[in-house]
Amino acid sequence: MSADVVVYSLRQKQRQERLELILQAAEQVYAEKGYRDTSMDEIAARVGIATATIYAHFASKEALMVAAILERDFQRIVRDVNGICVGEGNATEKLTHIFSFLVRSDFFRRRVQIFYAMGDTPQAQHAMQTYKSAMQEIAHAFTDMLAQVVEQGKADGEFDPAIATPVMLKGLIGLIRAQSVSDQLLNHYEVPANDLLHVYLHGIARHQRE
Amino acid sequence: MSADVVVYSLRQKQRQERLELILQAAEQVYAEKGYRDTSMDEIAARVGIATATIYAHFASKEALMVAAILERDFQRIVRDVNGICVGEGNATEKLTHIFSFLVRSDFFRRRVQIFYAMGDTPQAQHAMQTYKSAMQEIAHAFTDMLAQVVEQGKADGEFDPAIATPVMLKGLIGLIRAQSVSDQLLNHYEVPANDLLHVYLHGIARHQRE
Amino acid sequence: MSADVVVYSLRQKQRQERLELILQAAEQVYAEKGYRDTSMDEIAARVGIATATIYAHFASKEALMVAAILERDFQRIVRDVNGICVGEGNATEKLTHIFSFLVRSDFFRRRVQIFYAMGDTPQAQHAMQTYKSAMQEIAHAFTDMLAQVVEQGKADGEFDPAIATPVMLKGLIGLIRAQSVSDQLLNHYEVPANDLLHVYLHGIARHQRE
Amino acid sequence: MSADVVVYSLRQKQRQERLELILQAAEQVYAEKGYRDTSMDEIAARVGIATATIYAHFASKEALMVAAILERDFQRIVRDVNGICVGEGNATEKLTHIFSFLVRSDFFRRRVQIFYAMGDTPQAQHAMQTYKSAMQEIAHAFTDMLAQVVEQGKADGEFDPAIATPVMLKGLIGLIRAQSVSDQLLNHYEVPANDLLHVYLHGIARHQRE
DNA sequence: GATGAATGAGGTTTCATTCAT
DNA sequence: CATGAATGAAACCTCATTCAT
Repeated sequence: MSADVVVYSLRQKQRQERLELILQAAEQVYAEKGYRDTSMDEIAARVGIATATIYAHFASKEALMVAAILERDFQRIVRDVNGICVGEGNATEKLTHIFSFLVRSDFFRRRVQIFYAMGDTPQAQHAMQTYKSAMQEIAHAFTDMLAQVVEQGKADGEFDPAIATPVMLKGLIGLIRAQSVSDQLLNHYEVPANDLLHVYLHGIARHQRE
Repeated sequence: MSADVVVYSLRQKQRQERLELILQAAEQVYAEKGYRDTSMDEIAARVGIATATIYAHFASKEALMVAAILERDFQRIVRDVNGICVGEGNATEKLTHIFSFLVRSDFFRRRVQIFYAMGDTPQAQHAMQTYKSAMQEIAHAFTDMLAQVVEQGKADGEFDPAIATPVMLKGLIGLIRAQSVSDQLLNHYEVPANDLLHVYLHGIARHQRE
Repeated sequence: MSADVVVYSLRQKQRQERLELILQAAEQVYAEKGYRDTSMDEIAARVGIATATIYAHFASKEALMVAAILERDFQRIVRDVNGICVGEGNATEKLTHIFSFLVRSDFFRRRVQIFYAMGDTPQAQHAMQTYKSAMQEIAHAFTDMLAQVVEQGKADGEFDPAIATPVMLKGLIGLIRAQSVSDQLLNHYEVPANDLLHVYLHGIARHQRE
Repeated sequence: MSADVVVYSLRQKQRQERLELILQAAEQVYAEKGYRDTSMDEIAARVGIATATIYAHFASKEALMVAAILERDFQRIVRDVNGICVGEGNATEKLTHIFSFLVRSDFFRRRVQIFYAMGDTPQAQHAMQTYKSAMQEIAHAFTDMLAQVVEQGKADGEFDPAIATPVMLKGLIGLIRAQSVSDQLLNHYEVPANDLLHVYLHGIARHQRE
């Protein structure tokens, strides 16, 4: 019956809203206190629900954190990076935009942080596995987007076609990360993001004659 | 009196030995179980001492882990990298050696891992601060070693003198890290270390005529 | 719905009962072993619940002890003293009753004991603060009850109106305490409670002509 | 040999000095942190000796605290009160002096505090027992001093001879304590020491004609 | 489906005390 | 005799998770 459908939709909607609240609270607490000091109780308290209720939505703390931090981050970033990719400009310009956007977004720092913060508990492993499966598609989309820019650059004669695309991507991501997550001791000195990017761009540029 | 000296030495020696045992055990357990599941009790049990004894040597779990993982790693790496730096070869060859050595050594992955695993607890922050103070000297030594190679390369005309040395170092370390610590999802595809290095070397190479 | 009410009441009731059990066990263990050797584990064991469960009811050991010893004692005493106050007899007779009742009840000894046993830890201070806020009302009631008796005595010409009521109360309580909590060394000799009381009563009695 | 004697005396002297340092440190730490948070390690650290060394002087923490707080306090107080007793003035004046001196000295508050802070551990009991034996003599001296003043007062017609001396002493001490150690909740209002004393003095005063 | 309540498992840390040197 | 080092015992507390209602 249509009545049933409406009720169902309503419930669905409420469920979605509550879920969203939980995710937001989790993200918030995590941002404030870090992974270890983020407790399910506090998240529940902020939402104003019982802790047990969270378990109706997420199988474990790890699963929640993965959903709240990794997945949401990822979706936002993919959307934004895609915006840059489909925009105007040559490959170099696009990579430049992407580079500075990702550095600013703190995307990679958060990923690294949560990966290691979760440690090696079986549950964390399981949450990761689930996450990876769920995100694989979007990860591919992300990688492909970048790959297309790179290949566009190769086709346009901007980048050296002799360098494999994965190598270029890894280099790009590596430098973004270098700029995002510092090694308190070895990487502490500040370096202009542009300078670092230039090294990269020059490294992948088409060789004049060689 | 010589008797005193002997006694003193004996104690010193025993203390050192026990300390070494603790460090080894800590490293071992950490390697097996990760930070969170490394418990003081287990470390003590492996050494065959009382848990409280560890606290006679280290103020906290954090302090122990920092000493066991970060400091020792650091000292080893500095020693070995220094060996490469003072050895034969031009700058490019040295960087190549260093690159592959550091990737293999897993040095940076362990650093990142422990930094984030320790989280943001006040105690961890304190342990970090202490660590940083203690390691600052050796960190400078490390950075200087690399800087000299880079500058040697500039002087010999291998590298572009227009690129600031810190930029080169950050790029180098960034790529080593990219190769060492993978983002389960975005960096998962394997790339030959050499290819990545070549992008870097080309990026910092002296420009023929430009 | 009435079903809800029943469920709610049931839970409420069970919660109250369990809470009561915890309080009783805490009081018991405390009476047997003193503050320091009263452990949360033992209390839980006596109730037959998990230690963590206690923490669902009380924020800390201090809070539990305050609730178990100070609050309950206080409520009982106020109830009983009130019974005396509203009963028959002139002020002198009432104070006599109250005096001997409070000495017998051990009320003040327990208070002193727990105040000092808890020491000066920040947590203890906090528990105290909380306790004081919660008990302020009942403390006022208690003081007021005594004050009324004293003032009745003044009005009836039994006590010297020139002596301020707080002074009389402090003297009364001081002597009750003197009789309740002995200084192992200086107060060890036994003295009939009545004799002590007489000194007090005479001290506050209306001066014939002076 | 006299040389031996000298050496012995020297050692004795050093031992005494060290002991004194330990006592002072114990008193200090106790004053700052209270009983529970006074650790043997901290006392030793302040003196600049090894913790184990304290055990050459005191059998246990309790024994040390008793010696450092109770005994020393007691000796000082007896000396000073004796000074008042052998001085000039009639019994009332002397008691007035003693009253205000003891209130100011905090003597009784400290006693109560440490008695209860030590709790009921067997070691504490043992320390107490030892303490009591050692202090019995001086305690008698103290009591006797006060008793003499009281009896002087009776003889001089100031105090009522019908009231037994122990009763008077207990009343006196009780009121001093009432003024010294407050019950955070019931005794919190301030009362002039003199007023309280007057109640007492009036209470024990010789009855004109009654 | 949400909740209140309970829990088990552990975890770090503290400290008085002892013993060989 | 003083000491450095070690220790055992315990204590409090946290937290993710489960289950009856």
